[in-house]
Amino acid sequence: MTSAGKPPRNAAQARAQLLEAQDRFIASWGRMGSVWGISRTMAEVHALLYITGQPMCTDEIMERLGVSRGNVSMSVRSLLEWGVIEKVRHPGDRKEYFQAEQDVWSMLRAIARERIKREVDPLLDALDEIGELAPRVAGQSQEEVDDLHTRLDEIRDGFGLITTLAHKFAGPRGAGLQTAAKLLARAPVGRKKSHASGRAKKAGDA
Amino acid sequence: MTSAGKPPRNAAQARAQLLEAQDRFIASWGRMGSVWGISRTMAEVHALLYITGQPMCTDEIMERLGVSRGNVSMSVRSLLEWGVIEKVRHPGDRKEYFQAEQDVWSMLRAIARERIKREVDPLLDALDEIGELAPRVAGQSQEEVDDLHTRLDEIRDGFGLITTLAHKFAGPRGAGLQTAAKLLARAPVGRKKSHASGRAKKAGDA
DNA sequence: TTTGATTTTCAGATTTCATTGAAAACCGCT
DNA sequence: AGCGGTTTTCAATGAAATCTGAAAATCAAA
Repeated sequence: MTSAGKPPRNAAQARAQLLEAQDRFIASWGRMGSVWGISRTMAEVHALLYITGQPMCTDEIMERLGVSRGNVSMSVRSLLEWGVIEKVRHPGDRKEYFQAEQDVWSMLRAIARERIKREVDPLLDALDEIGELAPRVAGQSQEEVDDLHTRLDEIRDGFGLITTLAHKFAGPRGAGLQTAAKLLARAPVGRKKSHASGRAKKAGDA
Repeated sequence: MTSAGKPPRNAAQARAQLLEAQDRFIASWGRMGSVWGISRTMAEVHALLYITGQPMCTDEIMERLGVSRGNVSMSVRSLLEWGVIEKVRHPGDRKEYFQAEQDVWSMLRAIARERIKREVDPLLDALDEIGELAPRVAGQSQEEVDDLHTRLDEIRDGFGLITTLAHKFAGPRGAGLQTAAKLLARAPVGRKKSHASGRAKKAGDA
């Protein structure tokens, strides 16, 4: 709230405002990253590349974010693996430049995809293993073992369904989150109640 | 794969298998918790209460998980706030017992709800603020400022749509994730690939 | 109200995770 | 091949989150 809202008097001021707005976006996205179990720097690098839209090299990123070379290198590698940024080469320049995926939905799909891979898939694998650990024994009265299996199955079904859907809509060749969102927004749901005001304005009102 | 698959010879063995299976579930759920930015213990307490289905008191939880009293107290409080466990009182017993929500979908809804609250809502608030920080100036040629706003708006629209849907389907009175999942599963998507029945290994081939 | 079992709190200890920085590896160019 | 400039790696460091344990607060029962 320092110099907010005021129209810029000159080019220098306008530039300062732009940079501050960018920095704030970077900070917010970085904070999100922490909550997500993504390193803050990795999220910040992504935010920087996304919000400026420009290809940047390692040194520019280091300078702008004030982090070490090694940290940038590792963050950039992860982002490449996630598929949310790509390398760009300038002819006659040995540096590597990086540019963010500019389509938001494609970016969100990539993020969702990666999170499912890291969070859900390992759990499902574990559930399969665990199920085999305490076998149901026919005819024997083992209420507790039956309960265990019931609960394991329910969890697995739940997450299994979620994963299937995720792959269907968020996979690399999936129909797209946007499609899914539109389908759902149109879907018939009993109540219609607008969600608790919370924020001023929002574009999401389907 | 230590002693897996073998049918138990006697009651004691069966019990040991049951406990080991439970422990493994608890460990898996706990690991998930870390990835989610939830404390491992909190996730473990929840897993324990869910998988056993039984109301347990602080001392039982401490003993089973091998964690401190304070830690259990704090974890239990968070779980109560999340609405995934509830207090149970036994008449003539001063201890408090805790029991997990047994309906998986209701549980998943609660988790989704809480995560959106912690992860998405703050970002949307920040985006609104940032937008006001570098005002568009009519008539002036400020390509970069325009770009900034375009990108901010796109992100906000994306997350806004997701949030709206989340509230609609995962909210306390929402239609339910299960409903959403069913709608989507049925939805017409160009390619169609039956989701592997038993989920043999991985579903990673969207 | 008193009692004692039970829960909560929180400063400090511990553990976990992110980051640095410098050495090593790499790579395009001549 | 040899020479920088550039990137990658990783042990050491630093920062942050988590956990403990014991003191303080709470509360049902007598």
